[in-house]
Parts: sequence; structure tokens; C-alpha cells
Amino acid sequence: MSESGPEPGCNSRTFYLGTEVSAVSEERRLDVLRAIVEDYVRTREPVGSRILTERHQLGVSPATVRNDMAALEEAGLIAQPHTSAGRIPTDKGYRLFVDQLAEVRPLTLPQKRAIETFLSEAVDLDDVVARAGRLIAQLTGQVAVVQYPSLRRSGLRHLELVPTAEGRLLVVVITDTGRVEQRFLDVPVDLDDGTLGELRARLNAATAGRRLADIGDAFAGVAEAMPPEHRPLATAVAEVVTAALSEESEERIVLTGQANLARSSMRFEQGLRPVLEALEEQVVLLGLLTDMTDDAGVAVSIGHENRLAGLAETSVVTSGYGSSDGDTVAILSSIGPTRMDYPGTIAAVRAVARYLSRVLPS
Amino acid sequence: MSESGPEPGCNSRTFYLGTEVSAVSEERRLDVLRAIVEDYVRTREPVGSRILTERHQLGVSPATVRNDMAALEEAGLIAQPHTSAGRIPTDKGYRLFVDQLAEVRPLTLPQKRAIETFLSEAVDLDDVVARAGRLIAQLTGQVAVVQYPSLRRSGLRHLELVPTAEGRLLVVVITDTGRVEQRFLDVPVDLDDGTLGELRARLNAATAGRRLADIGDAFAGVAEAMPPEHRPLATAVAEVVTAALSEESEERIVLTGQANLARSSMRFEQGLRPVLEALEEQVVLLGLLTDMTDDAGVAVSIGHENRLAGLAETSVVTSGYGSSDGDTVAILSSIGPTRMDYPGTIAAVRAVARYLSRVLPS
DNA sequence: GATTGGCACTCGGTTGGTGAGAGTGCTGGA
DNA sequence: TCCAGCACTCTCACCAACCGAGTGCCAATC
Repeated sequence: MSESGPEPGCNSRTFYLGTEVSAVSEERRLDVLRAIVEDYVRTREPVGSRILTERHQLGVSPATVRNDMAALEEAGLIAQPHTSAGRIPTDKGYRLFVDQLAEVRPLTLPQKRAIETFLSEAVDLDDVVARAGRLIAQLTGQVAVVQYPSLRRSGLRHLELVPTAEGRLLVVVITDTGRVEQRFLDVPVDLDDGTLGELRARLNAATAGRRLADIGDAFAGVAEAMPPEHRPLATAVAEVVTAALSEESEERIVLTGQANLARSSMRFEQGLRPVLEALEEQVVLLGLLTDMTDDAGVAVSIGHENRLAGLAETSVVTSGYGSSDGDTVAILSSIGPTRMDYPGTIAAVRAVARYLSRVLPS
Repeated sequence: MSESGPEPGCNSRTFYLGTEVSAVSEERRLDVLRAIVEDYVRTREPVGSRILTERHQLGVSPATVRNDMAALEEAGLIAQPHTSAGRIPTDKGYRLFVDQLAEVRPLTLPQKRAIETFLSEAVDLDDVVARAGRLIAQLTGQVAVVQYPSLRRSGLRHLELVPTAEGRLLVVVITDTGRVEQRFLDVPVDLDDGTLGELRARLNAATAGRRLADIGDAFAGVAEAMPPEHRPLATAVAEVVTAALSEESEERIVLTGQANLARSSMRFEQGLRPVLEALEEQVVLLGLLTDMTDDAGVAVSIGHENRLAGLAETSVVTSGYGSSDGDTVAILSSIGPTRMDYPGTIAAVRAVARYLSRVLPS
């Protein structure tokens, strides 16, 4: 469910393949696995022993490769779709590849520059999120999921109280990540501008810069400091704000690049349906992404490791992003077939998350 | 491109089918067309003359139906996928069906009630839009497109100026349809709360309730009324607001139910790809929807009538929605295969648009 | 012990042919 | 104007044969 695999430090040779073999053979078997993954990702065809020796410098004959493949299959790292077909990696094989064998492939400088300029041209938060999605979708050729900065993890920039004609109060919350939320509040008492101004000033003084998650205490203090006749108002405001912010419906995500799923390069056994359906379950999807993301760096979840059955044929690459101080306020990710270009996808997700963090406090 | 067909009033019998035949034959041929459309929509199979006589009370033999079919084919209303297959309606055939033959089928009372309660439970605009999309997607089993209330067509509820720490001004625009937009403004001069308060008050007094589209004049008056040293500020605010509101990027749409496209009931000749790609071109898509929507009621665009090539195998059913006084502030629509249940889809779109208009000013 | 060439075996995909069935257009008669 | 009958066409499903790719195993070699 997370990117953590066996510790890179330990001597894990016989760990993976079970059978006792010499270190050098073990090494080559992993080379074979890497070659299989890379070839299969590129060609989308099960790869046989001969092709493998032709296309990669393994330095051994097909027969030897066949023996190695038998061992890899024994270990559950590769499989045959059917007899007399080549091998394809299993989820477990991809996992090992991602954890141990994949070489990071940083983006090119022009790519990085393109990300930077494209993101910095955004005019507001909606635009930032939309652009981030398009970047991921285009760089990876897959589906991008971008979460709006979570309200609970954001800081408060400003709290505004707007009286409307009908004796209702509009409460507007503006976060330091640029989100704006609003709720109506029925106020029983008449409001004069003075009281409202005072309340506004006090609320903002008490809450400025605080996390929205732990803003409750701040509100309590404000209510007490108000003259008794206005305490109910202060409490009501506090209530509506905390209620609005704690609502799960306020966690929003944006999907981009679904058209990429229909490209010929993506053929799913079960068809597109389960994938599209999983993507529409936004609440569940967000839960999955949240669970698999740890604070540090990029996380990968492969095939059946995903809780959602609809994503059993896909892999998910996520990263948190946030303000430049490293706090994660939201998640962004790329979803594609398990047979994806992991190094490229990881690099793209990481890069966009990084620039996004930089651009974010607009 | 719009729903307007031949005037219902005119005697259009020979108009459609070209050949001179008796009125009663003409009548029956249209019955045959209706039967073909209904059967094909239901079974997804080309329908032959025998099946047709068996399943519908046409009162004539298959041979006669064949003659009628030949006439309908001659008129371009139906076609054969290949020799020795049944007939399927052409875009033109669907058009005639929608304009002349389809019977409105209102929703059931429980359905209406479900729409009403589901929409009224929404907590804010985002929620309203999302729920409307889910309703359409679920009722029609197709893709729903819901546009956020267009800023240009909304009225202004409130304009807020928030000074931020870094000497920048945050301008927040709140519309009477519930949308909130915000922009940052670099202000050269120092701001004291008094000036800001005065400007805010004047702006709101001058603009309250006005359409955002024609708010420019109102701003001009405010700038003149301000003391000379603050006129630049007023002008700058006016500029940033008008700029923000006129941006095309602020027209937002939400797609729901894309998973429905992958259902077995939707098989497109060209596959899903062109459809999904067309749906991702949100700007173009919105333009298409806007063009085809007239103010009165539901509009239908069928197959190749759609400007977007990717939607050549789909039909689009749209309706405007807006405040209860009938003004259209945005569009909502359902997109599915040309072989869709037109009466049902039209009824669903109309109903949701209607209730949405009622619920909208949250 | 590791590697390799050779060889028999398996099995999926393709090709080509055939027959059934569905649907049509046409024609002549009511 | 309608309709029954008939010959014709075309698709689809089925089947059989074939081909090629790839494997596993074994004996020989380094």
C-alpha cells in the first residue's frame, strides 16, 4: 500500500527468489526482471527469452535466460498469460522493480521549465489546480488526480462577514492556500455595522494564520470577549465555520486526462468500465490516495495493492504537495495501467508537486 | 444545430419523404419510422421488416413495410449498415423523430420528488452543481455536463476588499448565484482601514444587484466620487474585477457520469476515444452547448449536427437554467449516443434544469 | 556447478471454407 | 394500393488445419 519495500541496505538476494544461487546469478536474474519490465512496458507484448537476449546485453544465451525466468516465475515475479507465450511481470514483479531496480530519470530541463512557467501563469487557485492536472496528464499520458488544498490542513488568511439584504449573514472563509468557502447564517438579532466590524476584527485577530483544524479554541476566546448580547452571534459564526470546514464534501478533487484511458496504449483486461467507475467514486478514491501517501516523497501503489477493485489493473503514483515549508496540504497523483513507465511517471509527479508547492500561496 | 425543425403547423407530409403518396400512406411511413427508432433504441440491433410488424401494430404485412422502408431510406431517414441487415435511423431520422414523432414522457412523481430533495440538501454552490450532475447522469445513464453559473450573466451580491500582510489587496467578488471569485491586486500606496472601508462601501452601493456584464459604468462613477488621491486605487480595483470576470477561463463546467460511457449499452463505432477527447476540450464543448441553447426550453443536437467531430456519434440535450425569473445564467446537458432515449433524456434535463433554477439562489 | 545447443511439445492466432439465417428487392396477382 | 412468394446477397458462427513463438528438458560442454 505504500512505497516502502525491504530495506535497501539488507542483503536481500535470496529473499526475493527463494532458491539458493550464487550472488552473480542472482544479480543476473534481477537484470532479467528489469529487462522484462522495460521491454514489456515499451512493447506491450509478452517477452520471450530470445527477444530478451537480442535486445539487452545480458551476455548469456536464451536457454540460460529461460532458466532464470523459471526461477522468477517460481518466485511469483513474472507470469505467463498462457503456455507458449512470453512472460509478463506480476504486480509483485513491478513492486520489486519500483523498489529496487528502477533508475530515477529526472525530467529534462525544458520540461522543468515548461512546468514552471505553465504553473506560474495561473490566475487563481482553480486555475492552478486545473493546470497541474493538465501537466500531469500530458507528461505521463495518464489520468491525473489533483486534490484541492485540504481546508483542514490550510491556514486561515481571512474571515469575512457580509450582511445580506434578507437579514442573513454570509460568512466567507479565505485560506492561505487560496481557497474560498462561504456559508449562509441566519441571524436572529439585528446587526449594526459596528458590532459586525468588531466581531470581524476580533475573529480575524484571534484566528489569523492558525490551522483551520484547531481553530475551535480561538473561537471560544472571541465569544467570551464579546459583550454578552453578542455572544450568541459569535458562537453561531464559530459553529457554522467549523461545521463547514469539517464537512467531507469540502474535500474536492479534479480529474484530468480521462481521454488518455481510451488510447490504444491502454488495454485493460476488464475494459475501461471498472476504472472509470472507480474514478467516479471520488470520496473513496481520495481516501485511497490519502492512505497511501506518506509525507516524504512519492508513493506507488501497484495493481491489487489498491483497495479499490476497479483499480486492480492500474497503478497509482502519488505525492503530497503543500506550502514551501514542506507541509502537505493536498495530494496529486497519476493513475495508469500497471504496465506504466514508472520512472517517468514518478519523476513527473514529483516535479509537478514540487513546483506546485512553490507556486501555491498565490 | 438547434432544435428548430420544420414548422409543426405546415402540411409537411410530402416534405419529408419526397415521393407523392397518399396522406394515409404517409402517415404509416412515419409510424414505421417511429417504430424503427423505438425498437432500435431499445434493442441496439438493426430492425427488419418482419420484426417490425410483429412488435408493433402497424396493420400491414412485412412486404408493405419494406416498401415504406425503401421510401424512408430514399428520403435519408434510415439506412442499412450492410445489405441483408435491418435498418437503423440516420441522424436525419432521429431529427424528424425528435421534432415530430416523439411523445413527451414526464418523469414520475417519485422521480421529481427525488430531484427536489436531493438538490435542496446541497450546502453550497459546488455541491449544487455536483448534485445536479449526478442527477442527470443517473436519470439518463449518460454523461452530464453542468456549467457553473456564468459570471457575466450573474448579478453582484457583494464586493469585498481584504488587505493582506504583504501590502497586497485581495479582491473578492460574490455573485447572487453563489459563486465566489478572488484576485490579488498590488497596491502601491499604503492603505488605511478608513479609506478601504469607504471604497468598499461605495463600490457595493454602486454595484449591488447589477449584472456583472455591465458593471463598468458603475465603477467609473465610484472612481470619480473618491478623493483624487485614491482614484488610482478605485480604478485598479475596477480593472482587476472586470478583467477577472471577462476571462474565459472563469467559465467552468463539471462532467459527471463518464463511467456510463463505458457501459456495454454504449458501443461507438469509433470507440470511446474521440468522445472522451471532445469532452476534455472544455472550452470548445462549452461553446457548442452555448450556441445550441436557446432561451426557451430544451434543445437537441444530433450526431453530425454537433460541431465537434468527436461527438459525431453522440447527441446532446441541453437546457439553460437560472434564477426563478427565467433568466438563463448557465447551461446543463446530457450527452449520449445518437441512439438514446430522447423523450426520457429530454424530460430529465428539463426537470433538473427547472428545479435547479428554483434552488439556485442559495 | 553453470551454461548452452538441440529438440519435442504446447497452444494461441490466423486462414479459409461452409452452412445457416436474416433481410432485402422484385414481380405478378388480388 | 397491398401483399405473398421467390431468388439473391451478405454477415456471422463454426470448424479444421496450419504456423510460429515460446517453453521445458536433457545431454554435452566450459
